[in-house]
Amino acid sequence: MTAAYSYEHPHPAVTVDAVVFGVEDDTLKVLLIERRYDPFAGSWALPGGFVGPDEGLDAAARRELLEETGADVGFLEQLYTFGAPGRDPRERVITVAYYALVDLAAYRLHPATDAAAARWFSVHELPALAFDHQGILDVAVSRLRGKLGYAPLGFELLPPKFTLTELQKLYETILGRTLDKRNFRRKVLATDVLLELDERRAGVAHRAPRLYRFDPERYGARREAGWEFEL
Amino acid sequence: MTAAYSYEHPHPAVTVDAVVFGVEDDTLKVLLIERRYDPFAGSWALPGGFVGPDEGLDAAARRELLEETGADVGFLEQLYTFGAPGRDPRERVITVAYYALVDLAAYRLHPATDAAAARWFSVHELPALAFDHQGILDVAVSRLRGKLGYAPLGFELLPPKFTLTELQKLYETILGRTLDKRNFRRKVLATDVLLELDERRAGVAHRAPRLYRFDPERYGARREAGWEFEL
DNA sequence: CCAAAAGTGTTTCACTTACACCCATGA
DNA sequence: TCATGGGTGTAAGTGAAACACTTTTGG
Repeated sequence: MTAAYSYEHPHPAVTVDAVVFGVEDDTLKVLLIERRYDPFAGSWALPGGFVGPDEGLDAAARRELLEETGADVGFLEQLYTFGAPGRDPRERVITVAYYALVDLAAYRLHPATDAAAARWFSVHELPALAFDHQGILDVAVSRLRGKLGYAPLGFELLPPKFTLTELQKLYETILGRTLDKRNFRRKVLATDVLLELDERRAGVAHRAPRLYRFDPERYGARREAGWEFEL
Repeated sequence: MTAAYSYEHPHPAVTVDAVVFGVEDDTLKVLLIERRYDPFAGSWALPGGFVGPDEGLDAAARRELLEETGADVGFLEQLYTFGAPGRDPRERVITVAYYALVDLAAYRLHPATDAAAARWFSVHELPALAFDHQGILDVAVSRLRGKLGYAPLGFELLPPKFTLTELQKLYETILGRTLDKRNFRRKVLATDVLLELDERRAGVAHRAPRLYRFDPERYGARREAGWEFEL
C-alpha cells in the first residue's frame, strides 16, 4: 500500500491454457500440441502460454491458440483457474483455463512458436499429458456435457449449414448415448432458433436431407424475453 | 524455457476476492469490508488479498476471509477470474473470485488487518464498490440463483436445524419470487436428503413447526447413484 | 377465542417418452 | 430394384402447477 507496494507481494507467472473441442468421425476430439521445450519436452499438452502485460485473459487465450495452432476459434469461454503450488516444476504458475469449440473440418492446423506439432486426439485415446493438463481436460469435458443441455453450443462444432441428423449425431457423440430421432427433431425445432434453408445436402446415396442454419438473432431475441434454451 | 525463464515473462500480482452471502430478515446480504488504504481508501470492497507464494487458491480465499472478517466459511467455490488490464490502478492484478455461503446469524465479525470494518449489506442497497467489485458481485448473484436450482446450496445459509418454512423463505428470498407451500414441501421432501428430527421449534405463538437437518451422507449416496438434486 | 403459521391431497395440464412405417435418391 | 438414410404422428405416462381448508399453539 506504499510506493514499494509491488514488491511486497509475490508475483506468480500467469498463463492461459485452452481445451479446444472438435467433432470428427462421430468422436469428440481435443487439440493438443507437442511441447518443444522442457519441462515435459516431447509430451503432449494443452495449447497455451503466458498472459501479456497489457492483455486481457480472453485475448491471451485467443492469441495463444492462433499462434500455436492456427485455430481462430469462435466460441471461447473461461473454464476454471488452476493454481496448486507445484503444478509447474519451474516456478509458481497459475493458469486460467478456457475451453473452445470449433468446426474441426474447417481448420488447417499451423503449428508454430514453441509447439513442435499440433494434433487432434480423441478424448478416449489420449497420450500422457504435461503438467495437470489431464485434470483440466476432465473438467472441460464435464462442463461441455453439462452446458450442452441448456446452451446452444452444438452449432459451434458444426459447419454453418448442417442437417438435423448431423446435429443429432453430434449430441449423441458428446453425451455418449443415443437419442430418439423424432423426439430430437421435434424438440430442436421447437426451440425455434434454426433457420430452415431452401437447400439440401447433395451427393448422398439416398434422399437428400434438408439443411439448417443456427440463427443467433432469434436466439438472442428469445433469451432477452426470458426464454431458456433446452435440449 | 531457459535458465532465465522466470524473467522472460510478465508476473502480474494475483489476488483472491470473495463474495460471502448470508440471509437475514428475508434479505440476501453480502459481506463487505471498508478499505483502510489507497487505492479506494474508505470505499467498500469485497474481502480478499494476495495469494501467498506456496498457497493454493482456495486456501488463500479462506485465509483472507478469516483474517479480514473472522468468518470461517463452510461452502466456498471458485466463481470466475477477472483480469482486465487496468482493473487495479496500481499495477496489473488478476483476481480469482470466489463465492461463499454462511449462516449469517452464527457469525460475529472480527474485522482485522487491512480492513477498517466489515459489514453486511443487502444486495439491493449497496454502496459504490472499489475496483470492478460490483461486476464480480453481479456474476456471483446470478451464479447463486442458477445453482440453487440444481445443487443443495440452500442449507449452507441456514443453521443446522431449520423448519421447512424457513427453507422456503430462503429460496423465495434468493429467487425473488414466491413459491407454493405444498409443492415446495413435497418436492424438497422427495429429494430425501433431509432428516426429520423429533424436535420442534419452541416459543412461537402458533403451532410449533418440525425441525429438519440436511443429511450430507444421504446426498452423497444418492448422487453417487447418478441421482440429480433439483428444486 | 382469536391470531398466526403448520400441515396436508387432488385435479389439470404440459411435456416427455416410446414406438414403426413410407419416402426419395443414387448406385 | 435395392440399400440407405430422410422424414413424419400418436398414445401413454410422468411430473409440474394450481388451489383451500383444518390443526395446533400461545397470548
